[in-house]
Amino acid sequence: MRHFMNITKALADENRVRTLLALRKGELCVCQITELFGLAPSTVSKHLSILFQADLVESRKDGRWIYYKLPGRNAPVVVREALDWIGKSLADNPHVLEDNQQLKKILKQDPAELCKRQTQK
Amino acid sequence: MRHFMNITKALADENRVRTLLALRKGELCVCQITELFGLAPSTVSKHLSILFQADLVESRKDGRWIYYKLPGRNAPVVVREALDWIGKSLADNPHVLEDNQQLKKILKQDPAELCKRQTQK
DNA sequence: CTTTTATTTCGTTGTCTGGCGAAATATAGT
DNA sequence: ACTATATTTCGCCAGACAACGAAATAAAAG
Repeated sequence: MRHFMNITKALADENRVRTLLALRKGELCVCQITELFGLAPSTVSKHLSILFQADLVESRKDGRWIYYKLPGRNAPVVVREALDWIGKSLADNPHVLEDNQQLKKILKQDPAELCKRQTQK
Repeated sequence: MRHFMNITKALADENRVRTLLALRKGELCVCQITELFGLAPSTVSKHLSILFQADLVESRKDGRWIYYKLPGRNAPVVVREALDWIGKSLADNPHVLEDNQQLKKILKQDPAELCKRQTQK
């Protein structure tokens, strides 16, 4: 029950749901998600930690960068079904399609420059 | 997106999730749910209105009583999948089984007496 | 028509949560 | 070692939310 409620609480924020949908396109580092939403890096980091504690994302460290991605086959059934539900319900949502477009542009840029610009703000 | 977030926010409270699981056993009036959780009637009413606005429950008026139940075949896919997800994930959860036991006892009692006792508190 | 009663609405209170910026942490580059 | 930088942690604030009791609403019973 605890785990289930961690999941539902994690899904009760629009930015976190959008994050999960963005991750369907592949793993992303914090600064890329930060760029996508226009939030402060610390805010995005908090969101990701909430998703992580609910087992909705996995993370991988590569030097200074930390990449987040959707969990693989080893994920609990309850998590996979939640992600399927989100995907089926919102994959063709206008908001989400717009995020995907924006994400394409972000992926074309050098992550290092993205990050630098964000810390300068 | 709005509707989807209404659903996830509605599911982000344990009492509301327990309510949905209890309704799998059949329709219930407000005072029966109130008895099950030991909350104030006004609190339960608020929870039900949140579930209702997310299309997660339907209601039926019968005299002074208002019965709530899970939506039927006509419910949106996103709602049915949410309810399936909850059911599959928690149907055999100890907490939920305990609720079911308690619910059996409540259903044996006369609803009118339940309500009377609650307003006297 | 008055009373009773099942439910909802309203107003209040304490707690939780999302947002930010600043400071801390950790790693790469020089 | 020192600097630069990607991310996290911390402290704070404004808004959201769950809980209650009291008042309002609506329908049966007297």
